Amino acid sequence: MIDVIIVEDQTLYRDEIKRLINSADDLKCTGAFSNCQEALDFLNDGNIPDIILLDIKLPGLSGLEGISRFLEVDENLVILMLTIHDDSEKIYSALTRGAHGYILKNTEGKRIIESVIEASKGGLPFSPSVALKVQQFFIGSKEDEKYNLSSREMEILQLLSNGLKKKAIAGRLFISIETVATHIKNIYKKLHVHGAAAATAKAIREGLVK
Amino acid sequence: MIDVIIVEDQTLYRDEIKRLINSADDLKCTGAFSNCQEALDFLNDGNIPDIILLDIKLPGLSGLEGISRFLEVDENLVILMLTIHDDSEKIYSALTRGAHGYILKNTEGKRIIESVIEASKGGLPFSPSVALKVQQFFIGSKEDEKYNLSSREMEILQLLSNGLKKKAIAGRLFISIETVATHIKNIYKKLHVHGAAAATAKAIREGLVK
DNA sequence: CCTTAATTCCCCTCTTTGGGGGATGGTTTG
DNA sequence: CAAACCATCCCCCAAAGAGGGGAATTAAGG
Repeated sequence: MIDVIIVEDQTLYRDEIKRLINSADDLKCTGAFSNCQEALDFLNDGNIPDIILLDIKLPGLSGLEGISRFLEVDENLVILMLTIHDDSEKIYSALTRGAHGYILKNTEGKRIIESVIEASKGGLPFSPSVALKVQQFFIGSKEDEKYNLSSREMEILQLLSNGLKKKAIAGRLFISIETVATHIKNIYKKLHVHGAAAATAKAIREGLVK
Repeated sequence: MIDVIIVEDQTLYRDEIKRLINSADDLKCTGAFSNCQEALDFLNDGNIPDIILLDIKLPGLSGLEGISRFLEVDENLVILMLTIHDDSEKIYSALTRGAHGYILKNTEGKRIIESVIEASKGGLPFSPSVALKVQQFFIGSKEDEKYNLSSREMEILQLLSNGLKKKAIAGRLFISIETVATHIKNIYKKLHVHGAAAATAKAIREGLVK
């Protein structure tokens, strides 16, 4: 049984997809949300599905940004885009952020179910018109993730990753604890994390600090 | 100018050493404590000296345990043991924990000052009777740091190192947040850290988690 | 010159954490 | 069998954290 959650702002279509998912033998819809934040809260409470069906045009966080956030919660999540946008930029952004497939809303129900199963098995399902555009990307890609931290932020991230608390960092750098708090807030925003442990993990694993 | 702090429980001898340190041109005593905990608090408030003069027989945390704790605060600290104990076990323990020298209390003042300076420059000063015993250690050493975490604790440490908070961990493992809190408390004790960030850093850097 | 980015500091509030107890079963092991 | 360890859950409470706001200064760049 594959647990599926849906993030789609249009109520009618969301309910339709929910019914479709639950109508399949191997699929179960364990959550349906109208925006990414609600879905993120759901995940952060420990509810981890097998796959996320994700729209792009959403109130608040866009689906593209959502991909990054969801994968930060659990890097093993499978995210399948389900949207009407078939322009190259969005497809490119979704895939480089880690989506496991990209199907359009005009896809027939049977094929949507197949795609969900395919994606959850490690496949990479695309709608035909999307597949064409995907091929072009296989001629030159690359990225540079740096998060754009300032030098002071890097310095504080280093100390934070040594396990120092705000007070100790402030003492070490001869600045106010308020300033440290501000820097840390900005660091969390840039790294898209919520907490010193998460920032530390990301910083060390990605070599941002020694 | 080399900043020195002293951890020594005997008031008279502590004051004597303090005077001795301050009498030297290049040395300044920026703190003198009767036990390790007070010194640790001092360090954790951001006051990092260049060198720590440390006794072994102390109320509360022993000087040997203190070495580990001090180096956890700052791995670059230089710790020079100043004690009456010259038995091989204590010497061995001090050095394997990371002390940068081991001198006895019967050492004359001039030699103590020289040892402090020597240690702060990267040397490894020993009293003669200690030096003899040190040589024996150069025939076979090694250690296994495992912290002796239970499997459940390892599991929780892994999640903690992914940046999950207690609530999320509890949800993921289907146990109470209170239980998670207890495990985390025990993990911190075993790793000798105080906080999720510090535990995460230690766990990742030492390969306890993936 | 104006705008932006960086650094610094302060206020507020709510949630989370850390550390201290203690308690109950279950398992292992000497 | 007693002792030790483990995993589970509970209470309390002070401290710290996270996230929101605003604001001043300085440096850098278009």
